[in-house]
Amino acid sequence: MADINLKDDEIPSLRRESAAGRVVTHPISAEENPEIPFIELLFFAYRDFVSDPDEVLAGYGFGRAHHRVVHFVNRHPGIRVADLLDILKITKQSLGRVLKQLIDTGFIEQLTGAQDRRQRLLYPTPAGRELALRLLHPQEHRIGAALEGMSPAERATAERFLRLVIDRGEREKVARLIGR
Amino acid sequence: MADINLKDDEIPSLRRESAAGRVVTHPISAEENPEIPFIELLFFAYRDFVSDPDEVLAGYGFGRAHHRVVHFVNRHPGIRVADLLDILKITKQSLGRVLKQLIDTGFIEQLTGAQDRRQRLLYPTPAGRELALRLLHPQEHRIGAALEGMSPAERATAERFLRLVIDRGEREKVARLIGR
DNA sequence: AAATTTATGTCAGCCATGTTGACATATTTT
DNA sequence: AAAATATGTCAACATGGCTGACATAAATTT
Repeated sequence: MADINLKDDEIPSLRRESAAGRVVTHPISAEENPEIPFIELLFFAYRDFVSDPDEVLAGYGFGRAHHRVVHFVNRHPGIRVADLLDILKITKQSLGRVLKQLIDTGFIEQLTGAQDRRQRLLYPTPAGRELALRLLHPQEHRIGAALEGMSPAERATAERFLRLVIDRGEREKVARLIGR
Repeated sequence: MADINLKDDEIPSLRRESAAGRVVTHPISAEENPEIPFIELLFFAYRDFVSDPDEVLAGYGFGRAHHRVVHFVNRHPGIRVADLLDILKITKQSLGRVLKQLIDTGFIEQLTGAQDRRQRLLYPTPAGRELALRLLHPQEHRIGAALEGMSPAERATAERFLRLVIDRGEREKVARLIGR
């Protein structure tokens, strides 16, 4: 990819464009906005991070929405639908669609709650567990490689940064979900 | 939210479900997979991080795809369409749709390249710059608050972690884009 | 000069996944 | 008995990905 930043003599003349209005030629700069590198790195890191499981998913005919559901059901077997909704921050209908597919294809099962029989507790089947692990592996590898050269203190710092990016009101809930 | 982790006596009896096959009741554990906390924190951090500009976008009738385009055009005025595609990793058609809307509504303009007249260089209009800044502010605030209690060395560590999550083959390109 | 490559745009259609609103059922709580 | 809760479902719609095919203008190569 060629350098995006234009030299002065490369800036196209505005007069050449009959219909051109005024345009802004100076960039929003990362020097003046020290948060920008973090904002953009978060974008690029997530872009690549979530693309890892795509091949595996395609093999099953599933998408990223299925991945998220399979992951959290495997991390918390017996999770309630309501809790899954609260984690994913999507609507019941959106979840219902992918959940139904995962149940119909035998990756997740619903068991009626023993205490509260209104609840449909979600469990992975052995196939669901296997799928979850296959989706997890490439991401573990990516994160593991990133952590490789970092000391325990540095890892803790990276973890702390990510926690602080999460909504304040969600942090405790996330901490409980993650288990620390 | 109630604790998701069930006690043993809360696990519903499988015998109660006539059609129930075997299910897996033990979780994929973060103790055995030290990368999992990072994987999940990245999910939650990004989930909240990208929701910041939603209100602003709704006021303009735009979505998150418009945000990404407006952001990078403002960060790199005069960027070529091909470079934008390479950043966003989407297809020409997907970009074309939102780009056309942003041009039609006067937030972005295209100027013919002076050297290579095949190119359509993208510039923000003053309105486009204003929109970019309005979208940027809440994210700057979120990241700024996260960085607040971190030393320069810790900030560098968080930044390094994010860089290492990015595809190896993309890191240099991203470094150039970010300007360091 | 002609042929090829490149940068971009566009049409048509499809798919995944998000949304709202309304309503139904079973179960628990009051 | 009534109200609240957990879940499911139907219908419709919006956003934003995708593929494949084709068109145009301009630059590059032969």
